[in-house]
Amino acid sequence: MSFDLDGFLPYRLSVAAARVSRRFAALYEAEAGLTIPEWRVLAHLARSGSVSVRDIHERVALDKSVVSRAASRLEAAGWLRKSEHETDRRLIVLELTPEGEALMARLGAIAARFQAELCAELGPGAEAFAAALTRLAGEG
Amino acid sequence: MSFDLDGFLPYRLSVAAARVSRRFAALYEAEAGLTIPEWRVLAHLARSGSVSVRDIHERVALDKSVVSRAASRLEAAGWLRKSEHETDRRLIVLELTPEGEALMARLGAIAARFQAELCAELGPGAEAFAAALTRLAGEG
DNA sequence: AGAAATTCGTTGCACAAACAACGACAAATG
DNA sequence: CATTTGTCGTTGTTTGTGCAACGAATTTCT
Repeated sequence: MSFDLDGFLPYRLSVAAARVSRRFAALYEAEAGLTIPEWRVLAHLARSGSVSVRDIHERVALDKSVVSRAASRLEAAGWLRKSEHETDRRLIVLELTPEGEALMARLGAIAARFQAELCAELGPGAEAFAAALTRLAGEG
Repeated sequence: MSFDLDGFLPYRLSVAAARVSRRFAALYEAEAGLTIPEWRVLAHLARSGSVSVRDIHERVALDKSVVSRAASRLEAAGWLRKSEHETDRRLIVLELTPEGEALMARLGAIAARFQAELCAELGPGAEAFAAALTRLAGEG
């Protein structure tokens, strides 16, 4: 019997991730015209307060250049502010503007609703599923 | 409490999928210099025999243009053959050459080994995990 | 303190992907 | 049977991503 792509885990994972991301991306695209990297940067900022590009790059699995460009667009749109670090002038500190915080309040609610839907589709195994994801993503 | 990106399912799913895909892609890149779309096309062909571009496009979650270009590269590399459909001359029939089949035999073994590793990392919940993925990917 | 190595963010470039448009063909409609 | 409508695969174009290189700034090492 030859190889079965449909049963192959990396393939399924890719397809599932793409579908889910697309579905959710449509929501924040409609709400604020955001791209995926922009959404991730905002979301991380909402939680972490002021933070450098490097921080985001590491924590959020995006290339430095992607974070940099996303941050510039978000600044132009008025959702975040760049400023210099007090003691280390290489670093750039990113933080949400009040408009950005308001936006993230709305998007956070949308995200929570979306996740609830997702968990409903997943049924009772949702926590186990999430744990498995962490295991897969954990080892760099 | 503000939004927690790390606990957000679509995000985790994306990151996990990217990590796993990357890891596996390194294997078939080393073995045969394949890209992800090329690998998917070959893998689908290995299972389905002769099949049209459209078929692959639908079943394998790749854009038509991506399938088309991947097929051309694979043909140039000698791993598949294009031919006309008997009765409908719009369709193009793709099928593996003997070299392509030999390649897929090797890659199939590599994939099986990889999946075994993955399941080991996932632990006992692996089947439930796979089922959840199917549920997520299932609804177009 | 001075030199070398390292880190941070940005930018340039090569490459792959998404989307639309097209020509060739087939099916449906009148 | 002619015309319209739809499908299939390819190709062109725009956009986004990944990687390397760079200037500015800091840390390390002697």
